[in-house]
Amino acid sequence: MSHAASSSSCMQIAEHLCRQRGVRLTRQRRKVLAIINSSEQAMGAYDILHEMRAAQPRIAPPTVYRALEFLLSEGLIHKLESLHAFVGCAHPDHPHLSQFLICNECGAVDELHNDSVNHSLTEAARAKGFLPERRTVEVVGRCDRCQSGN
Amino acid sequence: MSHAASSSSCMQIAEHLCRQRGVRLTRQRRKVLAIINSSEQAMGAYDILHEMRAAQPRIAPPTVYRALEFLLSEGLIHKLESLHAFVGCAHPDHPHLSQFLICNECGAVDELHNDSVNHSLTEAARAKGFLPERRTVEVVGRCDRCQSGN
DNA sequence: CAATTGTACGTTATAACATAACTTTATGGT
DNA sequence: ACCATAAAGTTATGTTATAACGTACAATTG
Repeated sequence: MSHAASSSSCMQIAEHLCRQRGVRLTRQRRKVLAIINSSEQAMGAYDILHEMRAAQPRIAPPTVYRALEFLLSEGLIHKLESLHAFVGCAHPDHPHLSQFLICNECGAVDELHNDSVNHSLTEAARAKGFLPERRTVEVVGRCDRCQSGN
Repeated sequence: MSHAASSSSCMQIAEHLCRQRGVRLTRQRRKVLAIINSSEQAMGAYDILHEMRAAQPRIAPPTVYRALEFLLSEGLIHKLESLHAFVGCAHPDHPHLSQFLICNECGAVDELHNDSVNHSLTEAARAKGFLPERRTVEVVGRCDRCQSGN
């Protein structure tokens, strides 16, 4: 895989954070996280389910969705609304507002943390008296590499 | 309904635009658009389907989804990814990049066109060599009125 | 006007995404 | 060991979306 952080170091960080926070990174949660982190691309819940079943054939959707819910709540993964899919978080150690660049050719997902985007969106909401709770900022298009004739 | 533009004027504008563009605003497309524009809140495809069936009981999902696809492609409606729902476009006469403020109490949707948000997001993508094609910028939270004890 | 072509719509079926509700098992605290 | 709670198993179903194929109808051309 070609992430900045390796899949195994992601897992170590996740283990550490969960211990710190007193929450349980159980077998199924760990497995779901490992599957997501092992992929360069975003994964759908049923893709994950399929991989889980390689080891445990009788796993059902609720098991996966419950694990995803946990991982989302701990900030270990993100959900991409425009793909109905999930990606590992690049900076799980602290909460943050993210933007995503999603390549519709190779499927690569780049997580950004752009202060200018965040600030202008915050201001736009504030100007309307709107109190933000959850943000979805996703740009689908063509990534650098896929434009250069790959 | 409490839109800035009335539902009927939305329809007139849509009729005009489609005539101008040489595309057909057929009965089913017109009906779907009217249903969406008649609602203050975003509507799911199956909500729309349900309303269609009041007049035509045997309408099926593909009819609704095809109409939605057409209306999206003509810029007459927008899709809210975080709700799996659709809203009328505030400015159907010209293409534009929108952001949405979505109240999770009253369901109201406010469509913004904030240059600063657009610009910073464009720049963030460009810095990564990313070529944007489609954007999703949605903020879910509490609207002005719902914060003031309504 | 008849033949042709393309667009829209009908229809059936199913894929894909997600959760409700209830039961059983595992874990941690006393 | 016991209990309380959290997690996972299990079954069923709800919700969103599309594939595939057939029919109707409008626009275009000869």
